[in-house]
Amino acid sequence: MTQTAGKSRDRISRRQVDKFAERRAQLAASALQTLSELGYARTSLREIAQNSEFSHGVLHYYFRDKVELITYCVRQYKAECVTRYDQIIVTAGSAEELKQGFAAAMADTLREEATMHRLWYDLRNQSLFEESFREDVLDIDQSLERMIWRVVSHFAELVGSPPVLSPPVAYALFDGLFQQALLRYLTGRDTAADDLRKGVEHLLGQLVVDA
Amino acid sequence: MTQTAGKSRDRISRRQVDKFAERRAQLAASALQTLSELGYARTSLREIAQNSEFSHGVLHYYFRDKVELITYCVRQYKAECVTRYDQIIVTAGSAEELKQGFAAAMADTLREEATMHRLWYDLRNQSLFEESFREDVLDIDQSLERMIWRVVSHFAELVGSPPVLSPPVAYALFDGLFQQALLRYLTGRDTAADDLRKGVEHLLGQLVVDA
DNA sequence: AAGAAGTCTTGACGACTGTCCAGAAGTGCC
DNA sequence: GGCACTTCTGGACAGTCGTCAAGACTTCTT
Repeated sequence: MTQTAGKSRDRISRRQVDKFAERRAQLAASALQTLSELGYARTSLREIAQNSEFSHGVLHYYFRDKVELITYCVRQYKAECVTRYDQIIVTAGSAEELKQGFAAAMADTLREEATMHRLWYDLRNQSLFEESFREDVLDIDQSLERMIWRVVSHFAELVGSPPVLSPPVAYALFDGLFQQALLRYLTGRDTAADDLRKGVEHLLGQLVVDA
Repeated sequence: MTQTAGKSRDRISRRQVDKFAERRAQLAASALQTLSELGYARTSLREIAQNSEFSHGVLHYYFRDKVELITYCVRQYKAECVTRYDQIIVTAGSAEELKQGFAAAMADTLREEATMHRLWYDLRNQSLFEESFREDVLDIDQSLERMIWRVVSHFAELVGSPPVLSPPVAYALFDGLFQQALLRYLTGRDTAADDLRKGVEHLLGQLVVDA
């Protein structure tokens, strides 16, 4: 009796928690959509609510304040972002295949997720001014660094020579390449994605000795 | 008579124009100061005025609106920014000297102008959302790209081998390196500047064949 | 059926924003 | 000194912002 009651309560409670979490995720998705369109500086809670199917008051039912909402958004962004390239690493059989696959994946990301990535750079920069998101941003940045390093080190393995630089430097180089490509892509240069692909291929080849 | 009157008017007019321009520059300096401290998103005209010795109303006497003020700031930032490394290029006698001088200069810039550069990245990112500053931002970016290329190509000359990549890619790599170092520097890692120096030295060495 | 709990809307609040303007203060000329 | 012009101040404006709370609506429990 107590068990079933307990189970019942737990099930309900969990269901409610799940629904609560689901709605949080749903609202965060609307927020990410709005942020990626307007940028951090011009995004208001009312604008976010208008991009969802709810009114602006509901945001404070699911999030304590704006900082918690955006922090939640940043974390949600990370979840889908970091694992993107891991598929390529495991499926690549040769160094050449990995190189071309990775370069093509970055170019595709540029083409399909440009606005999300300009948001990422926007938020990363915000963290240099406000301390609120800093921890989460640094966490994502490290994840990206590790992801890049998995590519580089696996490529080095396939080639049979060690990488010639450290994980932070490798990440910085690819990130610089991507960011510059993003700038060009969003300002209308239609060769940006393909230039990025070539640049990434070239760079990866240079990162191991005798490649 | 007409001449002297004309001259007089011109002199006065020019003096007034100069004073007008001087005050614009002065206010822009206050604005840059404020922007570099708070970031674009949180900087208001009243805050800028409070960081100057004037009241907030005067900003609209010297600038049509906020966009014109910030555009002017961006251009003023550029003026002192772009020529920074050219001195090193001309004075460097050997490849090794250029490499070390350039790397040390970048590390010094990181240490001494960190907040200004986080503003630069902030504004560059803003230009991906708003079209207002885009033209000026792209102009600065190209200037920086040319500056980097002067270093790289001169280094290649001193070494005696051609560079192995294009100006945009070279700029993207050094920019990525600097931005990552900035992130680390502003989040308290005290090895950031020296790591940047080493990274730049290493990268520059790799950019020419047989270096 | 009725109440309890969860969910959502609506309107209000104080604070802050960019912009504008009337007038004070300063400056140089006759 | 008085006058024209530039420069600057401080307040007012309409709008937007984040936040909050009162109440309506929905969903579940008993």
